[in-house]
Amino acid sequence: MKQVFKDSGVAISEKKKTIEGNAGPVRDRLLDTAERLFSEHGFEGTSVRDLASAAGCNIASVNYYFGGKEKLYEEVLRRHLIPMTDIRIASIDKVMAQSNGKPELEVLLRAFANAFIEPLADEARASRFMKLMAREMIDSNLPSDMFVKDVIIPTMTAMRTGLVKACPGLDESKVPLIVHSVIGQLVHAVHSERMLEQAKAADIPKFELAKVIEHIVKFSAAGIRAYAREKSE
Amino acid sequence: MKQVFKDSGVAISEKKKTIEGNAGPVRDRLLDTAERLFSEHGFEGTSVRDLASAAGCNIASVNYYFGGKEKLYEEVLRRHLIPMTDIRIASIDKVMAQSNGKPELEVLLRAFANAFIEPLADEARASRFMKLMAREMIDSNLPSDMFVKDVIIPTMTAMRTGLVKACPGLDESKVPLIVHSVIGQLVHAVHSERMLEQAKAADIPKFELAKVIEHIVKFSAAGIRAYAREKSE
DNA sequence: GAAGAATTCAAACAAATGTTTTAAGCTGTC
DNA sequence: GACAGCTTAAAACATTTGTTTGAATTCTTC
Repeated sequence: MKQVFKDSGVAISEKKKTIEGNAGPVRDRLLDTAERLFSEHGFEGTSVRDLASAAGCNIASVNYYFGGKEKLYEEVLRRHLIPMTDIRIASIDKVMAQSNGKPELEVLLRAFANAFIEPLADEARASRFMKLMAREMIDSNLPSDMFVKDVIIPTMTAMRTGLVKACPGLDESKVPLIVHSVIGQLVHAVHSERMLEQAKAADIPKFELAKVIEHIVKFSAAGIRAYAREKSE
Repeated sequence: MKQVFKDSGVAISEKKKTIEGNAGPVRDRLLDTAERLFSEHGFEGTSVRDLASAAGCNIASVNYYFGGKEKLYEEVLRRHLIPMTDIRIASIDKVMAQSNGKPELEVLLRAFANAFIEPLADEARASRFMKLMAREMIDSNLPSDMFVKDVIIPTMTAMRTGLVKACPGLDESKVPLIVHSVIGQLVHAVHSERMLEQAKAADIPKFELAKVIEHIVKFSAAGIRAYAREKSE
């Protein structure tokens, strides 16, 4: 028999007052705490007891609400992954619509770069969830290929079709490589910022995110045009 | 009193015949096994018992030879990290020397790209160690900042000085950003190859490493020249 | 306010963790 | 062959792990 676990039910009842500090119902507190601890110490590095005590609830709550540590982890990712991907794709679609399907290359790149990083912009939650994503890229604690299927592929395809329309003179076989280059720069930007901040590396300058994005736009646009020129000659 | 643990001693005694299969002395077998298991399941995901049974030795050996699981992990990384970094830097220096300190941009980039990926070229060991490095970037199990100090910074500085000489008309304040872009592409190339292979993603084409490198060289060279042009105007 | 459901709690579970201990085995030297 | 030193071995160590249990408590509903 399949057991069903409780959702927060906040939309239905809404009777629980949010007690400041440990706000909200236990289920939500657990989700927030899990997002923080999982991203800080990884899945295996976070114990159910850590979670419970940080969320200010009993150990059994994890199993009561989610049916286990693993299911909780899935829930944490599911809560953000899909919305995040949707934002990125929507942002591309918007640019496409505003430019009658033929946007200027820089505009498209800028929109994508912003959409890629923006969901991670609000400092606190940002680096936490990015850490989680980075972990997930390395060894998935997720069932099957949810991460690749629901995040990577949709994002890449949206960017791919966008690029083809922005640069009609582009060899389509090269587009996937180009998308990889852009995404690689973006991922690395977020990564290295995090990595270099924890080790206070005096030798390596710190960048403002806005300047990094403008650089990536300019750098990538030039790289792409190199291909477009070549084709049109 | 500080305890000293045994090294392999293979250079001194060389008396133990390598028993095929589990070849070499226990200490070396443990190092190899640890490299594999740590990269596959992470530090916390690998138990001392896993290590011992995979290496075909007793549980106590880990403590006997290395003084603990943590020390073994350090040793595994130390064994490859520094040599790897040296190869990369040497490769850049070589190009600089061969071109009297003013290499063609594409040549420099190609040398760097190859040196970056080549140590990871021999399939088996490659992805294993790259996985380890990726893990290390996310949460360091290493003491202090060994990774950033011994790997990241030296590599970046070498590339930085190389770039400045290859492109005299380059705004030096932009060089760090450019280096980030190149490294970001390279890291992502290795990453995504691994990630997408485990999830058999039919939608995303697989690339030959050689072609990826040539793409990154071309793409980046164009991006860099965009800056160089701007300055010289 | 009482019945019944939903939630919280402390305690206990078996299994797995890294490390230590103590004894046995091995190797080379005299 | 006996001694010494290094290496391996099995067992036990104390913790910690995720999960389950069953009773206590709180909340909801009538």
